[in-house]
Amino acid sequence: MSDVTAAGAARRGPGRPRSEERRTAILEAAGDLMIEGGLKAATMGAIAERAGVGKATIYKWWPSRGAVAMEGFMLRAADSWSLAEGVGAAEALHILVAAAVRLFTGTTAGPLMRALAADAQSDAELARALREQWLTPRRAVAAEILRKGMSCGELRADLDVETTLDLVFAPIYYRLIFGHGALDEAFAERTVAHVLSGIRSGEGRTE
Amino acid sequence: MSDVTAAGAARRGPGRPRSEERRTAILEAAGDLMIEGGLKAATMGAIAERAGVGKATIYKWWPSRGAVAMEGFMLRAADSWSLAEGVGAAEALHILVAAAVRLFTGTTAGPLMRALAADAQSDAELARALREQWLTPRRAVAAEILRKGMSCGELRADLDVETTLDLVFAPIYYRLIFGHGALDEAFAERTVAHVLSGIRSGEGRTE
Amino acid sequence: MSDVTAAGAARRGPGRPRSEERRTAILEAAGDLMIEGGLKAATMGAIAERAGVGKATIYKWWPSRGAVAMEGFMLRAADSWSLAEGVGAAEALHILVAAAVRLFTGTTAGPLMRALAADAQSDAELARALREQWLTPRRAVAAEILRKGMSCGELRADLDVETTLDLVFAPIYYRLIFGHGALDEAFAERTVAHVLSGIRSGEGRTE
Amino acid sequence: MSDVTAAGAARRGPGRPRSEERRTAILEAAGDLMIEGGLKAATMGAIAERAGVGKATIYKWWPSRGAVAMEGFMLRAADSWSLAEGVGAAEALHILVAAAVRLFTGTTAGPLMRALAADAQSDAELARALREQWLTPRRAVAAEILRKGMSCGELRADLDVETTLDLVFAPIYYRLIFGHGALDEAFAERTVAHVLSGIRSGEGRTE
DNA sequence: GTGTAATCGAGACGGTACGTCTCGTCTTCTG
DNA sequence: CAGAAGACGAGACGTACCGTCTCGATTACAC
Repeated sequence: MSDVTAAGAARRGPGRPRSEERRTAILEAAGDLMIEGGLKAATMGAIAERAGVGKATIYKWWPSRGAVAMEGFMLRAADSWSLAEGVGAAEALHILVAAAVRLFTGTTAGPLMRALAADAQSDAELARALREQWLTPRRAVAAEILRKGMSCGELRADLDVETTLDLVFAPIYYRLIFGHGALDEAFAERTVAHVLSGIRSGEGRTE
Repeated sequence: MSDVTAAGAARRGPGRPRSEERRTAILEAAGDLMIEGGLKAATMGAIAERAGVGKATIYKWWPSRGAVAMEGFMLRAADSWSLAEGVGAAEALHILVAAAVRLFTGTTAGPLMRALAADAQSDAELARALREQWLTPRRAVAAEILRKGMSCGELRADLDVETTLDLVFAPIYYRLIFGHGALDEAFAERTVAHVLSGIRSGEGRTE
Repeated sequence: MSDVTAAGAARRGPGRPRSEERRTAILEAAGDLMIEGGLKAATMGAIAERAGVGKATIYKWWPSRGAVAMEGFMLRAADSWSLAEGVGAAEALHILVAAAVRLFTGTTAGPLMRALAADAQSDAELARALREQWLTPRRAVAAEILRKGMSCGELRADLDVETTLDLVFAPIYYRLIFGHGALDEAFAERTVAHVLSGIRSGEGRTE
Repeated sequence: MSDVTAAGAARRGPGRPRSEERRTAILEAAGDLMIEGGLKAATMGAIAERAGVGKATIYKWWPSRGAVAMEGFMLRAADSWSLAEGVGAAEALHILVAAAVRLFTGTTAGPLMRALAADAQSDAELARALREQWLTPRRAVAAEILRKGMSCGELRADLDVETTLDLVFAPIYYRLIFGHGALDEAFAERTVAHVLSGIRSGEGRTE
């Protein structure tokens, strides 16, 4: 069953080639519908109709609604990746979290990610794709920041990187999914600040 | 539509009263089905059949599958509430997180919470209930710990409580939902330790 | 798979009983659609919509469109059965053929039978039902007439009953299906007359 | 929409000419599929694949599946036409019916005719082609026999030719379509015998 | 030869209908 | 008289064919 997202491998040979136009129309239709009417409005039939496309065309290239959302999400999120250069770890983490916040609130990526997280609860293949294609690469970027900060002395040398990555990213998804608090620049700033300095008072940091 | 969960208010008047036996049978059937076959196995029809109950009986007391899951979850989670007395804030937070981890991995509450989070993405009423009946009370308990720690000097006085609550709870749900890492005692310990002490090296904690 | 038509066996027990009202609404909708728009207009979806019924309700009681047409046809044809009493074989055969002609041209049974014959070409189960529930009983009635005629001397004693039944009925279906000639009273009269007397001139009927 | 069958008009001019090889490959594939899997197995896609041909090539030369079946049928039936010379009407009719029986049971023409009859119920154009290209010419041959027999005194002079043609041909299609009895030489013989002599006993043939 | 013009295999595509599934409501009969 | 059994309308699901439409490759005739 391989990939959830249709690998864009350039096929060459006889036959009418896949229309790139259709592909983006479908991904955009899916995103639009999720914003307008929530997850349950984005049925396969509705996406097809909105995109001016037959249902079978969608099923030919994606195995499920989740896979469409996954690729639609990647399309929008593709550019929010670069590792800030020439700044300290603290600043780099802040830039990273702020970028994620902007991605989820300023674009259609927010509803898409909510759909992905929901569908992934009952679609193991999607869950795997979500981890491998989105979470892991993002965490790798942040891990790079952490390791740089540790080696140059800005961050504690005894840091558990995995735990720290959770601390940095978890609050974003926690608020996105449960919606109990705002996702904004101030949130990004406060979260990174607290992660950096901890919440314990005093000087002794022996544990 | 009032509450998502059927308020257990004891109805009084003529006629046969609601059977408590049936109520728990339904909640257990829902939980069992979610564990066995994932979220999508727990259809209303399947729950009814498993519980030996008519579908209409379920709809009479709960408005949706999410509401059943919500009440089933509350049933299992009801006892994991008490605020540890006579210990410091650090220890109390650790106890709290460890209890949550045990709840989600050692009981059927884990799959139930995953179902709740998924359904809440397309059910605003359920999302509200989830926040008001579960998240907020738990955060209140933790906030109480934080405030005590602040007033007795164990925690920094300039703490932003809401941000800190996110740091404490978010990693649990992040791992529960995305499944990229283990949910165990070691995870609980490391997470709380990092939240307490921060990740920045050195003494200066002015910000 | 047993019967094509839903045996109307009276079920007894708990649960809402099947609605007889719906059953006839479906059968009538199917008949109406076939008249108005030909066979291909009577899709399952169209029948359901016209009858104000869910598609699943139709599939619950009939296995295929052909089965619906079969039962719809039987409903309309149910009364055209009685064996004329007190008349000779010649007259009885004429009455029988004329009644069939009227059934196929004067009611909705004509388009239904055309649909049945068409569907039966690719539905062995329907073909069986069509033979057993319609053709065979009708042929039995005619066979009875023939045998009476033979025993009372009105018909030749060396008659091959099966062959004769074909000669009597075949022209009706031949014209119904291929539409190359009118189906009317004159047709019925001429056909029976020719079958009775043959086409050979002269007296000698040795073969 | 002109003809159902692609008129084989020889095009002249530049460009690659139509491949006769492909034409027969398609017609044979259609016939084979109908025999192997019944009517519904002979989808346009399946015919194309079996014939090693693109679907568009079929649609370029035939307007519908029925048209392909029509031409495939004509291909197989083309040779069963000749009017037997030098024999009486009785013998000629018997030869004719026996030839039709052999055509429908000994070759692939049987399933093809069943497909044609079925499709013609919802395709007026095909129904017309079926009558004009197959039924009418065959009936003309038989009518010729009848008229010869009438003029030479072998057959009754007051014969209604159309009615008689129905009596001769109808039983063949009746059995082909409903499948309630064998189509064999004995059937042909008995049918013609009964048509010739009628079923009424005695000498008086007043009507 | 070389160009021109058609046919051809392959297959993507917009549709329509299929037959199945679940939802949430409703009806009837039984304990 | 509460409730299980289950019929029901509604509508999404994923599949199968339909008939149309590109593509690039392959012919054959005309020059």
